[in-house]
Amino acid sequence: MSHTVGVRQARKQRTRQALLDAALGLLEEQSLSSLGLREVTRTVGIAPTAFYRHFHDLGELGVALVEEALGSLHAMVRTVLIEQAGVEAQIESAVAVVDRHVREYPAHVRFVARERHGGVRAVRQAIAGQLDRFGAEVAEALATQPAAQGWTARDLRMLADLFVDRLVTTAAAILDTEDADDAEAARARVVEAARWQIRLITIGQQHWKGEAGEG
Amino acid sequence: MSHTVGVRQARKQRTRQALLDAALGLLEEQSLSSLGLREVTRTVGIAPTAFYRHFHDLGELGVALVEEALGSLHAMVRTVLIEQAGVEAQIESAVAVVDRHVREYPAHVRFVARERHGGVRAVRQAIAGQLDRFGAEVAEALATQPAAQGWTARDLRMLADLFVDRLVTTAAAILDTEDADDAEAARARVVEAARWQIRLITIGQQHWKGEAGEG
DNA sequence: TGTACATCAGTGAACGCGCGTTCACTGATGTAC
DNA sequence: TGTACATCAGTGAACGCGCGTTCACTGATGTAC
Repeated sequence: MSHTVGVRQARKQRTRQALLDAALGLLEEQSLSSLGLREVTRTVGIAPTAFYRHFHDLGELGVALVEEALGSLHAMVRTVLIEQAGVEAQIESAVAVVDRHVREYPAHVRFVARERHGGVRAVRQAIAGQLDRFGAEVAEALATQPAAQGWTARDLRMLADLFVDRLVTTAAAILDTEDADDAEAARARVVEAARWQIRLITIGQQHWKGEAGEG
Repeated sequence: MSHTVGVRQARKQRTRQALLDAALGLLEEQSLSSLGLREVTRTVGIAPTAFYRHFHDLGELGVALVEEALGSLHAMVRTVLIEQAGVEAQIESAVAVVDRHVREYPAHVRFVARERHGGVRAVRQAIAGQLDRFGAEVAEALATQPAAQGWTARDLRMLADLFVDRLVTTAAAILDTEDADDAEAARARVVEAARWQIRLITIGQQHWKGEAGEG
């Protein structure tokens, strides 16, 4: 019997999501460790005490936001590295995916950039964990490609981390263009630089074996 | 007449520095936007109101900390790119300088990593400004090298930013190894990965013209 | 279908606390003569 | 060198305010029979 999940449970989910949304909005202008519980519940329109029905504290809410912000990364690896053929197409696709993602979810991206090294340990660890798994997935995907034949897992991982860091840095840099004079032009410049840089890394990859390879 | 700068002025300087030191210490465990003025003055051992003799607010103190943390970058460019001959030596030297810097000034590095995308606009802008000037200096230094002959200023800048971002990311990653199981081993792995990655970028640089050059 | 009881998301009053900022002050240092 | 006045870094009391957390509660939803 489908049971409609229960009216009560559905309402609880909606309130929980409202708390996450309100917090994410408030975090555009401040960092998690200065966010107030009452600030969040006031924005949602519920009593401060109702917060405790959903989270222990704001750190726990932050960890939930990390999942929401970075959970979609895994699908992206597949889109870029598996569905695209050819290095040029992959670079184009990877940068385009990041560009689009920042446009669609700017608050999530800002949250991750801000809290990656922020003041709440549990949130830092959740982000580090997600990015670590992401790096491992990229390395795994790289391993299936012709250009990586004969590479050690360790070298592939360092290469993957180099790509991942570049994409994360690019996402943060795109956000920073928001208050530039000509925001769209500044954004285009950042995106173009990212493409150039990733292409250069790829050229390094192609010539690695001849110059410094070691197995 | 030397005048000893005046007893009064010297004392004021000492209190100001004590405020900066206390804030930097407290910022190891939290971010600037949640730091309290009274917390800082309590640590120094002065009345809360004395704070206003030195800074308007904590944002202004933060900007002063940025200067303290990143002001030494400019000397580093010279050490690495000008005093060292040969690409291999430069990579070794650059990574070693970052490694040593993180060991000597961990709190400053953490502060910059945390507040680079943190909740205080003035501090974010101060950091962005310093890193921008740093990127420009690295590009300028690169321009004097044989390997960069014929490169456009724009390409050199993108290359320089790639190096700078890698070093900044490495510094932050080194800090994150502090609570690893075997901290020193984890740190060595991060440093080695950074060397490998910079080497790969350098190889990309050397082969750039043949593959994708455009002037 | 109807009834009686259990669950539990959200309420609202109350608490003690530390915050940033104001203000008039003190007393050592600095300066003019 | 000595005196009289100015400067100004640091003081301490006072303020109003919003915070996180506690607690007993309400009333709609869920469940057992």
